[in-house]
Order: sequence, then C-alpha cells, then structure tokens
Amino acid sequence: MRRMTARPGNAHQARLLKLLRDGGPNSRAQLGDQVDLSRSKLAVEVDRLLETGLVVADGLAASRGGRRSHNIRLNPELRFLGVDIGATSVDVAVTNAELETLGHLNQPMDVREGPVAVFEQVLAMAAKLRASGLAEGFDGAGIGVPGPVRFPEGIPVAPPIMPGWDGFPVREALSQELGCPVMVDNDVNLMAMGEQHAGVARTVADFLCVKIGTGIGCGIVVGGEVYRGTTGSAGDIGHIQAVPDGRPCACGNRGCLEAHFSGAALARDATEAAQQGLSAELASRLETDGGLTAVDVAAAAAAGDATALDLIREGGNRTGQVIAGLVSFFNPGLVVIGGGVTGLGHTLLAAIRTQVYRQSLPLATGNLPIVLGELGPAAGVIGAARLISDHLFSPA
Amino acid sequence: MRRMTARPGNAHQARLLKLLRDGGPNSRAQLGDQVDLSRSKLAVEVDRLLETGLVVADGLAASRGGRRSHNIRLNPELRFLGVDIGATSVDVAVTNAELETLGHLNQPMDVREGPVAVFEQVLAMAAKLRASGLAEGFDGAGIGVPGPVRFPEGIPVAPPIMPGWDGFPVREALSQELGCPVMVDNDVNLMAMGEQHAGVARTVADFLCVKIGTGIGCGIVVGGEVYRGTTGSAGDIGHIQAVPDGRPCACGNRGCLEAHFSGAALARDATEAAQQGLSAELASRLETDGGLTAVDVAAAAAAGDATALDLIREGGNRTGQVIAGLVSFFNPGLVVIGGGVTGLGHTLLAAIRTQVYRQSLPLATGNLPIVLGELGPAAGVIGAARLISDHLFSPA
DNA sequence: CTTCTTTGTCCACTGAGTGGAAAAAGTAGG
DNA sequence: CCTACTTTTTCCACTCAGTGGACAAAGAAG
Repeated sequence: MRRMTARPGNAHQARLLKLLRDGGPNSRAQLGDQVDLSRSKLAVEVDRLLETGLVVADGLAASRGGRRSHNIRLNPELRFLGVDIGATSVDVAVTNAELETLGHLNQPMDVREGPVAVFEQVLAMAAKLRASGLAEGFDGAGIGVPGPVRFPEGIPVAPPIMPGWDGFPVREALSQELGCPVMVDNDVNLMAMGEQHAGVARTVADFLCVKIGTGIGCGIVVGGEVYRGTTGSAGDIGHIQAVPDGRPCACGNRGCLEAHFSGAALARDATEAAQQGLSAELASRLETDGGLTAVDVAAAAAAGDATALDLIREGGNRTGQVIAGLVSFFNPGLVVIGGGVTGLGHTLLAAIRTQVYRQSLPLATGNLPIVLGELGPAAGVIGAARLISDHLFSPA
Repeated sequence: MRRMTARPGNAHQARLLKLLRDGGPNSRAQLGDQVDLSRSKLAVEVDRLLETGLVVADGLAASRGGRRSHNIRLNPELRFLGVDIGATSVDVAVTNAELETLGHLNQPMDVREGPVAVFEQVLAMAAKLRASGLAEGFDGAGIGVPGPVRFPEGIPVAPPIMPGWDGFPVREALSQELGCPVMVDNDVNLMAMGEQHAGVARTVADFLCVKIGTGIGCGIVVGGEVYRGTTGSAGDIGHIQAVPDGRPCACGNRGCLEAHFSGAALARDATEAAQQGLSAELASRLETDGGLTAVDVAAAAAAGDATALDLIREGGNRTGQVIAGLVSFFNPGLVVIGGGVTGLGHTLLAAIRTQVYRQSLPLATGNLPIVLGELGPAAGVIGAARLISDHLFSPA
C-alpha cells in the first residue's frame, strides 16, 4: 500500500484531525459542536480531508431521532511506529492513527553499543511487527532516546550515558531507513506526552513527569506543551546536588541525585548490602540471579525485607527532597512518577510524598497530586506516536 | 482630559500597537515591513487605530529620496502608572505609552501595615506625580506585590510576608480608586518583564530572573511569557532547602534558602558578627546607624572588610547552589540577578557563577550568561507598566 | 400518514485581505 | 526649469474564507 503523504492544509483541518484522533469517530454534526465553525464551512473542510485520504467516511451511525449521520474517522490503515530507547532495553510499538497500540515488543539492549547497532535491532523489531500483519508500512515514527536532543534537527547532543550517539543524525537516518517522517525527542519528554495523552495527566496543563530508570529525568509540560529548554537539556535533574559532599558521580561532581538513587544506584547499594550480610533475602537473590537489579530489591521489599525497604525509603527521601524544590519553583498541577523503578510502588511514593508535602509551601502542595504513571512501559511508545502524530497533523 | 478607553479591535491592531510601543514612531511603510500585511490592509488598520485615538499621526518625517512619510506614533498623552510594592519600600512611576519613565518616586513603607494603609500612600504618591504635571490621569496601572497572586482576579493568596493582604481584592479596589484598568502580579514577575522589555533579557525567550531583596524569588519566562504556575506561586524559591538541618525559617522548616541568605538574613548575620567583635568595620557602622542592613554590608565589603566579604560569599554560594539546580532543571538561556542586594555586586555574582558553572552540566551552562539586572529599582515599575500595556494592547 | 427531529447540502452574501495601478510628494541631475 | 527616478500613500477591482438561512434527505413517534 502506498503510504499517506498528505498533511492538513490549514489550522481547521489540523484541529479536526486531532479531534478525531483524541475523540474517536464522530459525525459531521458532532465535530461541528466542538469547533465553532458553521456547518457549511465544516463540511467543506471535512470533504477536503476525505479527498486527501487522511480520514474516511464509513457507514452510517444509528439514528438519534432524525436523519442518520455518517461516521467520519481517521483512515484506519494509517500506522505510526513508536520507539522508546532506554539505557538497557528498547520498546517498539505500532499504533493506528488514534494512537491505539496494536502491537508492542520489548527487548534488552545496550545503548552504549551505539546508534548503528541499536537501530539495526529497532528496524528488525519493526519488521517483525510488520510481518505479523499489523502494518504494511509506517506513515510516521517517533523515537525517544535517553539523553538531550536538539529537537528541531532530531540529533542527540552530549548525552552522558550514550556517548557514541553525540551528533548522530537520528532523525535523518531513520527517516531514510523507514521511508517516513520521523521525530526524535528525549525519552522522558515522551513519557510525559504519553501520560498526557492517555494516562493520568489528561486534564492538566502544567505538570512534571519524573522518570526513574537507569538514570533520573523529568519531563516538563507548560500549558500543555513539552518544554525543552534552550539547548534541549531541560528536565535533566539527575545531577542536581541531593547530598552535600555525597557520593562521587560519573559526571565528576559529588552528591548528585542520580549517584544516590536510580536503578543503577539501587542495584549497587543492594549488592553492597547483600555482600555485607545485612540482608539474607538480598543475599540469596544475589546468589540465584548472579547480580541484583531494582527488580530484586522490589521483590525483597514486597517480601518484607527491612534492608530493601530502607534502601527504597532513603532513595525516595532523596528524590522527594529534590522534587520538593522543583515543586516550589515550578508550582505544577500534578507530579507523575514513572520509569523502571515504578515497581517499588507505594513505599517509594510514600517517601517522596512525605518529603514534598513537608518541605514545599502549602500554596504549592495544597492541591497537588503526586501519583504513579498509569501507562507503565507503554507511556514512552504512546508518547512517541503522539509526537509524530502531532507533527503530521499540523499544517505543512 | 478624558482618558482613553478604546482597545484594539483585532490581532492586527494589537500587533501594530506593540510594534509602536517597542519600536517607537514609525511610518506606515516601516510598519508594513514588519507585519506581513498588504499596504492596503495595513492602511485600513492604521486608520482605524487613528480613529480610536490610541495612535496619532503627527507631522512628516524627513524624506529618504521620495515622498515624505507620516509619523505614526502612540498617543503621547497616554499615561501608565507602575507600582512596585516591596517589603520595606514602594516605587511608583509614570510612563508614557512607549513605557518611557517620565517620573519615579520611592518611599520607605512597611507592607505589614496592610493594604489600606499602603494604598493610601501609593495613591498619594500617584497624586504627587500627577500634580507635578506628568499626567492628567492614568489610562492603566500595573501593580507588583511581594507574594503570590491569583493572577486573573488580581488577588494575593496566602502571602507569607504580608499576611494582612490575603484575599484583598487589589485589582478591583485600585481600579475603583484610580478609575482605570489595573493588573496585579508578583513583584518578581514584574522585574522579569521589566528586564525583558528594556533590560538585559531583551532577546531571550526562556530565562530566569532571581530577585534577592528582603526575601528571595524567581521570575520564570517561558517562550517570552511569564509562567505563573498552577496556583500563582511559581518561582517561590526562598523556601527551597539550601542547608540540610540548617537555620530555622519563619515558614516552620529548617535550612530554607531565605533563612540563610536574603536582605533580612544578611542584616541579621552582620549584626551578630559585629556584636561578636568579628569585624571592627561592621561594629562601627552598627554604632553609627543603630541597626545594620544589606547596604551597610555592601559598604563594608567595598571597604575591604573580610567578614562582610565572607558573608556575601557564603550567601552567594548558597544561592548559587540552588540556582544550579534550577539551571539543570529549566535550562534557561539567561539568568538575571536583581533586587535590593544587587549592591553587593561582583562579589555576590562571582560566588553564584562559581557554584552554577561547577555544579550544572556543561550542556546547560555552556552558553549561559549569569548577569546583574540592568535596570535596578526601575525594573519593577517598568515591568508593571508593561503588564498593563500588554493587557490594554490586546483585543478586548 | 402526518409531524417533528436531526443531519447534511446548497447558495447567495459579507467582509477580510491582496496586488496592481495611479496619485502624491519628494530627490538628483542636466 | 525640466526630466527621470524613488518612495509613500491611496484607490479599486478581485479573490476567497466563512456565514447563515433555506431546503432536501432520512429517520422516529404517534
């Protein structure tokens, strides 16, 4: 099948496409209720969209007491590819134009192997999804990478945990390989967009999305739009000082949040504790698994292990202190906690909440929910699909 | 004179008004170069603005080799009132529509005396400026208050240092008294707007403006617009924890930035040092002045007093540490330092810079200027005038 | 079968905005 | 003084987005 190449011709059409994406199929009349255009004008724009093939009219809806309406919907054959590259694994998913996930793959991977090797794997996963009949091709792809990105060009800049990617033209390269438009962003920003589109942040204009995985980052949404900062490094909170003269960090400083709490730090601390004989539970897991990860700590905590619980609580306290500062500064309407460490669940959340509610001013915390992300590992790929769909559903 | 009540009738007119405000008088042709409208359409909109009286055509400009152009300018009789209420003093200024300061008064005052007493003083100052022939009346007024504001209504909410103001309808009350439209905002936001309009931040879209006065606050500008947060308390960084288990703060916590460095904290620390005999310089000033303020510390530092310099440096370090965190998080294109403590000058700035450049990641600090505000005490009142002019120069 | 409701289409009209021509008012040079 | 060239402003016919009302289509309810 020939892929769609059309783009909305004006702001009205863009608006309609987004309404159909976020609200599902609608009749012309229902669309008219939402856009403040005369029925005549609306009909014209819908007709133009039908001509481009971006939307289709299929069948008649049930009557509600009058003439039956036509169902207008986004072309059901459109396919977006969402890719979320983490530090140690990749997620690849296929969605339709309404951003519903049709298929999702997850594989372990090491970003440090560099862009060429990683993209080989990503393309293979995409091919697998295509082969399973979910897509004949892709109309667009969104890619998340674990580091700062020069957004307009889609190029990672000075990413600490993936040095080989510095300056690699991700957008251009993948656009060539996939034969479709590509947008690239920081993985944390995509998680924020995912939770905004289909998760806990659906109704909030200004919020923070803290992702605790191998590292720690924070997506910032201002007025419904992701804020990326002057050089694309906004939200890089992993190297904020959490402990004066604390642990040495890979960045050269001491006491960085990431050095004290993150997937990597937690694994290291748990291993240390096990080796020092502080926890039989952790020690036995160390023996079975060979090495400890955040998952082991979560399991130990769930089993009631005091050492594991302490580690989580202390990490949560550190993180909560930093978030408390950000809450005072940014005064968000919501704080979402997500990432691989979400498995630590309520223990972590409680520690974070305690710190924030205690340290920030009442005006900022009075009506501030602090919650876990709703979408888990799907947030990134949904956000990626949303990124490219926002791009393609804007006037060319 | 009857005050102007007209507002621009559409976005084009609003655009033109702002061009005239920020760029001064222009011919129709010059305006046409900036707005991407046909000459015909432009002429129509300019004529409409002339009809409203918001702009006037006075005289012909010198020829540049062809027909002489008419000078189109904002009505020179328009007057805005800018009011900047601090913790211990008020600034009141009159500007024309181009936001040039025509007169400026500054008087000591105590916010804690409550809105009624303060506004009596403000109105007297405004009357004085009017009596001196600078204005026959005001077409609009902007007011800055030292605490969070529910912006749409212009009402302070839960302001820590001015408890008597909580819920007082500043906007409505002053609008009645002055007989003109009024907008109210946090003083820090106005300082940011001032520096953006006429100071160091003219060309930057995303920046932070840290104001160190009696307390500490931070104006946040995102994409050229002030960001106020969900409840209007964004930028309230005075109570971010700077020192774990540090000094007790009025807010009930310990170690808040404001408890360790601010105009008030500096005065207190200097007095303590003088009483303990650590500095002859400060002790002698204590005797002469009766009580020490930040100004005394600045003077002592300028005279080379080691204790004063130490106090400034330590405060700068604390502040710098907090700002370093904000820089990592927000990735601004500029950081402006202002407020009453600006007199501490380069010593303070150097300490702040050292901390930020050392602690934040290179990508965020690589091209990040950290500078003192250019406008000093005028920033607030200019920002206030800008606030109301932005409001009045937007379509009704 | 009639009446009412809802959906969708058609069409004349308005008003924003364009672009080109011409008028107005200069400068520069012979 | 006259001519050629510029720049600014005005005028006007034309395009096109968008409106709102009339009307057709298609069904529900009685």
